[in-house]
Amino acid sequence: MTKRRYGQHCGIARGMELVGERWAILIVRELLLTPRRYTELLRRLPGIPTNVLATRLKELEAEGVIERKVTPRPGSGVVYDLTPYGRELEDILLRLWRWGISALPVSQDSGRPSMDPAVRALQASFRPEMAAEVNAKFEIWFGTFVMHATVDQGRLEIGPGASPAPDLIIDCRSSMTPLLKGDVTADECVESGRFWITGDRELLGLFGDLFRAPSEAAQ
Amino acid sequence: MTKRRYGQHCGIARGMELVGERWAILIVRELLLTPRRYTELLRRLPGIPTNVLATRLKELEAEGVIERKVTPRPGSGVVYDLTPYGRELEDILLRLWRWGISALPVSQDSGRPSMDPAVRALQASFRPEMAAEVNAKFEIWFGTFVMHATVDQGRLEIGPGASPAPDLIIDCRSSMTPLLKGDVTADECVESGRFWITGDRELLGLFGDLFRAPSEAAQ
DNA sequence: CCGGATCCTCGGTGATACTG
DNA sequence: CAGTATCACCGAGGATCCGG
Repeated sequence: MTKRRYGQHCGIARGMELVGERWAILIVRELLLTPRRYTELLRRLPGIPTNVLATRLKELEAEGVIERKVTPRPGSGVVYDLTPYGRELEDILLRLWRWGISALPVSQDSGRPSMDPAVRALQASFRPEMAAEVNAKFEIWFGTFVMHATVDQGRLEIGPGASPAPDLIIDCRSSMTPLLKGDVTADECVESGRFWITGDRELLGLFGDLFRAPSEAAQ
Repeated sequence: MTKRRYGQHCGIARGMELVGERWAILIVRELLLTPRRYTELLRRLPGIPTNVLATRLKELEAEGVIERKVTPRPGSGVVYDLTPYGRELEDILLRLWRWGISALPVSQDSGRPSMDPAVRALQASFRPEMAAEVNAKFEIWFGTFVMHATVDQGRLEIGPGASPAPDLIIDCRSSMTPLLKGDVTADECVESGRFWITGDRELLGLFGDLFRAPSEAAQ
């Protein structure tokens, strides 16, 4: 099994040897939030052939990026998780997310977003430099999904599930992507019916400032 | 020419569609420092087939990552350069460099480093958080190559060529990689003969602090 | 059901030769 | 110098099968 190499003594080339093969980064992406089982990965990566998934998992494990764990729990399952080294990719992936979203076609917003892309989207769009001294609790609804985003002294805590005492609830009747891309303002989202909000409306502008992928890319 | 897609409405997947194909990121890497001609890229990317280079260049151009420019200068050349959008990848590539270098085998240091990897290496290893209030001019020699790194009020200016009035000159008799990886200290590099230095030796420790890829990766 | 392995086809990659 | 043309090969894609 001679892996494809670039033969350059360079960190970038080496990095791409580790996670540059097709589907590899998306597998890492899937493991960013939580460990996953083989069939979960298959389901969450529509289009990946089973043999490619199996091959990538073995390669990533051999390279020390992910770990295969056999859970002793009832039902004896196998889960894949990131190693500490693999988890260091998180920051890179968030930046890649920001970069790539600029080149995303304006979707027809039809595909209702599942939870994880939404969590990642907000996480990647968070701008810490806008959050100094900020304290606010947001709750975001996507149809039947609920997630929370709490900013506490400039730190972001984000994940699925409701917020205990949200200052502002944003009910996304449509995708949040245009807001994150900077194509529209948060106020416009409310005015156009894209968002329905409950709570402290004053925080709406803050939300738009806190979560925004860089727009200089649009040029 | 149907490009390979992932079919996910996700910035990471989209980003990998743009620059995830084989050799694409290394082409971007080559353009990070300066525009390059076709044959320069061929020479600087040993092993890339000419048709693959041609294909990637066309794809990257179509995607808005790079630009093909016909220079009106004598000799009528074609050069490829990053677009502003493509240049936004710089930060991501530097982080990937940091991440990938941890998985680099301890090379036999034989291949004399060309200039650009060295510039990139230092650039990627720079830790701004260590540079507050720092003013220092370094000059680094690699055999016949010379580069400079000037830290001015925490800002780094780095590139090929000598420094006008260096505070410290580091003559690398061997690779700088072990230092950047944190395997050795700057002092040890001098003691072992890996570096020869001229100038203010007091700045040596500072240099080691300023330029160091994160070591928690090693574990 | 889970966690893959196997088989087959197709197209991208790698290597080389060639051209305006 | 800046690519095209040609071709062998192997990895991706897609489906199916299999042991626990």
